[in-house]
Amino acid sequence: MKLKTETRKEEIINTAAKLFKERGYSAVTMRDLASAMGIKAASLYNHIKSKQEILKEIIISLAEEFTQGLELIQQSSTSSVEKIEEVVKLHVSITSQNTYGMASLNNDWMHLEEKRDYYLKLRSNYEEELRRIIAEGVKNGEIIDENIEIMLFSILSTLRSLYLWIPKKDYLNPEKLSQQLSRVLVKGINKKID
Amino acid sequence: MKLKTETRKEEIINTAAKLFKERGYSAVTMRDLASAMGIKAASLYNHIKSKQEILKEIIISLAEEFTQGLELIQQSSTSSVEKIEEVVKLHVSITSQNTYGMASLNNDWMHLEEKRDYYLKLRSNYEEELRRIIAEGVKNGEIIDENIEIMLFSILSTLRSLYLWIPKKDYLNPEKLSQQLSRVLVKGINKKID
DNA sequence: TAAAAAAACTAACAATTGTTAGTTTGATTG
DNA sequence: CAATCAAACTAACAATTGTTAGTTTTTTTA
Repeated sequence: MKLKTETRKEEIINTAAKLFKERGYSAVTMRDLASAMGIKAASLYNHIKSKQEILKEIIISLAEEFTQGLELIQQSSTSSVEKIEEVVKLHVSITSQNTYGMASLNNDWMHLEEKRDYYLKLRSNYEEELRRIIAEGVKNGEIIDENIEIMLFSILSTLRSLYLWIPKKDYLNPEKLSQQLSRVLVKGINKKID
Repeated sequence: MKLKTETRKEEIINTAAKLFKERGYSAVTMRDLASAMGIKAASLYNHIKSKQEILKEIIISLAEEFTQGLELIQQSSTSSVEKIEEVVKLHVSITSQNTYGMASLNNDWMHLEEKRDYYLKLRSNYEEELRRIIAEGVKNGEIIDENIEIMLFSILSTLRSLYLWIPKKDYLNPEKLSQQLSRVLVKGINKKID
């Protein structure tokens, strides 16, 4: 029976994500959202149970996608640098498919109610895993013996901001973008003179 | 006569910036702000003329500080890599002094009304100047011949996220943080084997 | 200490918010 | 064609929003 490309609920969520990216969760009213879909606000409630539920759907599904993706990387990849390159790919891939949702993930998570703590848990676990990968790379000599927190911060900040840049540079496909970004993050930008 | 450490208006703006960082501009009500200052909402209007004015003060002053700072760097510094290191210092310095305001600069600028276009102008000028610095470094062989947009994006994303990390790592003073961050951004993280 | 200025207050407003109840329309199914 | 069900609608609600007017309290000045 169910063989649609997109349910009405998913349409609402996707439209909401777009508006949330532009204005943020709090500044988008149910009337704004309804109007963007060409219907009245009350009609939304035939498909979703609250504004909060929309935010939860957007954020939690993405957060779980990242968690899952990182688990796979942990299992399969060999060297630390390779793992980091896979993490870059993961971010580019997920972000390319849902730039709007990524804005909410980054900026609207504090408006989560019941699921806020769960989100924060996933997030800190993710950071911790990535920290471990970097630390291991330092220990086995693949990665320079620089402040780990700063390396983690630099990489993660860049990856978390991808949602802002990918829409502007869509002439680069995800493959190429991942490769180039990995090079810049890993090797830096300066020409070695030695 | 006027020799106070902080006027009442500045207190309001600083308290607002703190709340805006936690919840975002739209989710902070004038009653929240008043309550955080131990007064009633109406009393705020003896010092400021609107909620919008508070946001404007926070964002525009910071944006102009960055613009001014970059102009100075353009005039004095010599090599491209040195200029980039100065830009890192600039971000670390401004962000260290006002992490709350930096959150609004990054996340609440879209709620500016009259000053929105002015802000966007400053911002795109800033990006363009930084792009020019990188491009020059590539031309004169200081910087690798990699995609300029990606290098710009990577550096700027990291610098713009500083407001999220500095409060958590205040055991690092701005000097040391700038140095270490410059190294990571410029040289990357991997150990060169050649 | 009296006057002036600054900064708080109470009370209220018009507009907007998320959401519910009950009803009508349109498409799908038996 | 009749019945069912999904999805839209109108109307309304109680709460909350930024802001104003007018008044009282507190602090500074002369």
